[in-house]
Amino acid sequence: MTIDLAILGLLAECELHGYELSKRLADLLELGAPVSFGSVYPALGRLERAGQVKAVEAGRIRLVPMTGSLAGELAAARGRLTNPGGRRAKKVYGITDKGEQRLVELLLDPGGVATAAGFGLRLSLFRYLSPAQRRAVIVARRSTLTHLQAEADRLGPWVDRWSTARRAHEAAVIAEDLRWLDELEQVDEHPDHTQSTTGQAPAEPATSGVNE
Amino acid sequence: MTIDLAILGLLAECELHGYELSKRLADLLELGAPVSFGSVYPALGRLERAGQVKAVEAGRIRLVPMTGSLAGELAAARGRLTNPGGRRAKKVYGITDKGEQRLVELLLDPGGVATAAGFGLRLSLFRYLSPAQRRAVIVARRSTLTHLQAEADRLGPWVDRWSTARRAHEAAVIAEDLRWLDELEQVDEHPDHTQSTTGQAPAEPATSGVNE
DNA sequence: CTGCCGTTATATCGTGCCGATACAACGAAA
DNA sequence: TTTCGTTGTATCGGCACGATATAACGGCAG
Repeated sequence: MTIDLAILGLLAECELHGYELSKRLADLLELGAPVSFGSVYPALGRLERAGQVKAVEAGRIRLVPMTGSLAGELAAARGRLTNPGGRRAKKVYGITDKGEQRLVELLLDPGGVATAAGFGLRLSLFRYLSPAQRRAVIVARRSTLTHLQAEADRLGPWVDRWSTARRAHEAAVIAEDLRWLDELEQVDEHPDHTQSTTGQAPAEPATSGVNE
Repeated sequence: MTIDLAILGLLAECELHGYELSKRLADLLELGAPVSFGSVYPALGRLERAGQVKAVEAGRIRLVPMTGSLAGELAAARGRLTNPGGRRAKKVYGITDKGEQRLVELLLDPGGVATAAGFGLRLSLFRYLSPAQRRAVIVARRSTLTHLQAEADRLGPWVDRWSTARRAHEAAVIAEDLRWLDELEQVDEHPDHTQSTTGQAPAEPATSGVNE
């Protein structure tokens, strides 16, 4: 259901069609994980059937097919849905009231923060939550990490040097994530300095301002 | 195919049956991610058909069914495979020569280190690789992380404080992972101190760690 | 103008993962 | 002796994902 949340989050901002949606999903979801159309379109259909998104416009612009009526008729003969006398239907989706309700529901789902990607996605959509709800999400994530820490300690002695190194690194990452959560909570309480705190800047003057 | 690799890695050490296998898989794969039987048994069947694992023993111990012959016959009538006059077959699997070949193949697959979990799994199985092969895996992982870093920089300016915080943290984690890879390479070249280097021990009171 | 290519755009199919669940045997407590 | 918890094997439905087909469009080179 993580793709449902991402789609609803994007549509809550503005109306989009499937292709643009999948491009933005790749940025909103995990880095370096391209989103498959085989996930997006079925998800859109599912959400539409559930009444959480609706097709808002089927932009049929423009004139006769440029290849002449022949191609259009051929396509129609094959049972394809060419828009006769116009461009291929570009279905634009928008969110419904029920969809906005589901969005908040998914954002607050405690099981969603089990993974780093799940928490990151929710963090990117924090603007749709109240301060109290944001705090609840952070608390749930901290609970997950603490539980993970305990489980890591429970693990028996490890066979070789590399397994040991792996466990140690995992523990360090968890500890660092917990520290970061504390920072996030403070940022939310004192929204003064917008930039300097969370995560040290990876390099020189270019900082996290990306480029502009 | 990541579950194939984990199964082969466990069977390379000793022979196991499905249930014990799935318990150990949970420790070998990502923390806090229980392994579904719906993944393990189909995977075992697939690997067996491919000749990479083989059923090595079908321990049929003990006596008549405790509920009497009635239950046994009922089960047989339903097409169930109750071992008539004995305990339910406990299939013990072992790895084959072809399986060991596939194990190394999967360990060296460059696409496998795309995720942290994929690299962690391979790191835990480093003992099945030569030093040169281990270095190749580390190099592949570094390439992945560097590419990810570039992609993170490419990303446009972000809408709000939380998206910015998320990106900054992701960048910091990537940078830390790259530093860790350097450590791992040095550990492999100078296998002197087995413990002290990678990731601090969580017991020490100097909790700062990580950032230095 | 025409053919070709790259991009935008929607959709489907097969494979395989995963959570839930059923089936089954056994030990031990209640 | 009934009931529970653990060990143990297996299947089902839903769905995520990579590959692929179809289609329209813009641009550009010949």
